[in-house]
Amino acid sequence: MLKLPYSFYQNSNVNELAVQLLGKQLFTFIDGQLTGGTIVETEAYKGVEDKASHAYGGRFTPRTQTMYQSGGVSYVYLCYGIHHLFNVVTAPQGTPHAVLIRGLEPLEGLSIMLERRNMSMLKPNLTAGPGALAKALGIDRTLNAKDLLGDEIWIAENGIYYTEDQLVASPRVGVNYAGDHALLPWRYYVKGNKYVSRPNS
DNA sequence: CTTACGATTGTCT
DNA sequence: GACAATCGTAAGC
Repeated sequence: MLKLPYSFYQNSNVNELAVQLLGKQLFTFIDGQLTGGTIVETEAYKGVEDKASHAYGGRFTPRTQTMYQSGGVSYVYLCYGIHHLFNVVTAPQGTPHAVLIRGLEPLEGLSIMLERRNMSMLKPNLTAGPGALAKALGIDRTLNAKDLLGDEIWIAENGIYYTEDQLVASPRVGVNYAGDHALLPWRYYVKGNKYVSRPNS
């Protein structure tokens, strides 16, 4: 297992990087428990020029300052007062680009993840959706701004590469407030994978 | 200090 | 398909 190097995260083309993260493996080691899986769904958030980004227009606050760090750290925040969402900070320091991880195919620590989600048997919604996968991996705000080459949370390469015809680009989810930017096809996922989140239906 | 709201999910009908 | 849960964050006074 090989952790992705810092150079991987320095790419300032956040859309390209969101695609490259598909097929990589995200792991956490929390409370002595190893859990993780393969990333199958991402969304790109393009810093100051993206109306859907927390850093739109250069907004710099105690929360968003993490996004301005040099690529290769985590950005975790609370949504709706309930759900923790996990992002990968990318691009060189000062450029607040980030990639939201929205779907994960479980690999390690299945029983731990089931327990954290209060589920008794494996169903796709164990880790389909950003809030769901964060809970399954035990991610909360104490993991904000962590080094992604550390020993609490990291992303590894495992030789999985998807070809373009296996991938789909579509509009992002839950960002209607972003006006015209809500239509940008910056959500990427693996075609046909069961662990890609479905719009509420 | 006060207030409005969200990069969502689970439960109920 | 509809809606409640629930609180940190950011902006306004």
